[in-house]
Amino acid sequence: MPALDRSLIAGLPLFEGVANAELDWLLSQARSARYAKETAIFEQGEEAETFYLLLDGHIRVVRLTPEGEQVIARYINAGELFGIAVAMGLRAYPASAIAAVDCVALSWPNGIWPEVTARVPQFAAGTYRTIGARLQETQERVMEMSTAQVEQRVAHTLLRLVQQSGRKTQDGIEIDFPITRQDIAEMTGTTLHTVSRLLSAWEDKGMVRSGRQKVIVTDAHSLLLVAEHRRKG
Amino acid sequence: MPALDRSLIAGLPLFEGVANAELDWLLSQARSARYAKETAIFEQGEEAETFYLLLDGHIRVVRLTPEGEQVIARYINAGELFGIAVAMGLRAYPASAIAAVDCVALSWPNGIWPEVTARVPQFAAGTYRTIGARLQETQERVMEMSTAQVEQRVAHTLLRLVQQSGRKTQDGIEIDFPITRQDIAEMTGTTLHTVSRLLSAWEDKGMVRSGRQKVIVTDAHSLLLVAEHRRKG
DNA sequence: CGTCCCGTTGAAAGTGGTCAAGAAATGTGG
DNA sequence: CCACATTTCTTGACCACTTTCAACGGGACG
Repeated sequence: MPALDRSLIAGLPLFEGVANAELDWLLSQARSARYAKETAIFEQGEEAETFYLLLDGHIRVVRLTPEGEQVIARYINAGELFGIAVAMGLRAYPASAIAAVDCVALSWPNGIWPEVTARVPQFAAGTYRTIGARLQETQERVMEMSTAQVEQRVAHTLLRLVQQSGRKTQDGIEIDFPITRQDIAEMTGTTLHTVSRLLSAWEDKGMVRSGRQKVIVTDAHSLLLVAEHRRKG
Repeated sequence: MPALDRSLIAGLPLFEGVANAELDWLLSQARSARYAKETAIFEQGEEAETFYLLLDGHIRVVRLTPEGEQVIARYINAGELFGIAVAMGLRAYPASAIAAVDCVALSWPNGIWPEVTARVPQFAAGTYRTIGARLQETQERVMEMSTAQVEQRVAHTLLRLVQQSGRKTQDGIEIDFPITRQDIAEMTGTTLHTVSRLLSAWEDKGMVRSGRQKVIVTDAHSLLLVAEHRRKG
């Protein structure tokens, strides 16, 4: 395997302020791998031995309830860390990571984490910032589920998805990976039926265009009104 | 102000493996203060300048939505950290901390955090574990709100409260701080009316005893059946 | 070209919220 | 110490929002 090139990760916010020598050291310890669409990179409950950085693709982080129902915790985009159980002091992965499309990721053995924190403290700090940011996001989700109706939650979720993982098209902004009504339901705590009805209604009003595993937001402004306000749509 | 005694914090899981010299150093940098019941220790949005360790009492961590609705993020018990924005790379507190009863807490200026991580890495690691644990708890709450009915959520929440902050009484286990129906509603994403109805129903069945700002779980086993199963209560 | 997966839509049912009113407990000031 | 104000809690009635149930349509893929 040829050495990994520094350009893969330099430039990422996570590595801001990290000297080339440390970047090279990190890369020398990393393994690069490809994961086919819809395959699991790791599974919930599995002993955590590795942490990952997504270089390309999109990953769905999924948790299973004791009753067997799925909830999508988040989507991971290129440039983001995932599987960082080691930084949270966890022995096992608390969720499964599924490639939403073909993906490429770097991985490091958890065993080098102490050395990483010592040698590349900026990277460690970035990791902790990532965890902090995810805690904030998750708290916001709790607040939203506590106080907002389904319609607002779905609207908000779509807006976040296009903002974080959107791709400009001629019609509007498209979510950059295949996503089903069921997926959106598992992100918002509702059913695929309700999501389908909402998307149909919004499509009639020209706010979205959607199809099989595809959503394009064509009028983000109106959608934001639905997300924030009560009724307007 | 007399020096703080090591016995205040030795023994806490957070300080496991920390040598006496470092404990003393931490204490030498700490300030101790008392907070009267129902006063704010810090407010959401305020610039974070300090992190805290609760020595005695109970703290309610509250977030306000843009629309002005309150959600209780968690309760902090004696021995736990709070206000640790600095460890998450946040400039402002993401929530308010309100003393649920008279409280005593240590506090440190955020400025010494880099030195803390260097001098007392076990403590830093414990802090990151705390953040990781809170992320896990919050994720579980999202899952519960996505998949469970109000009745199960309230039952589960009560069980967690008595487990984490319970005090044995002759009748059962009592939540160790004043808590209203409204508080429980803000923890579970429902209304005080629904909580009141549930508590009344459970009281009729002998599973709880409750009164003004007071809840005692008298039959945790039955309550667990309600929390897990569908219908049984 | 058949099967599977994904999406759509109607109708019925039900959970939990909203509205309304009042009761009980606690605190306060005279 | 008592009257009054405030906060907390209770309960009934109604109904809106979502889910559940059911059935079908259509595109993708082997």
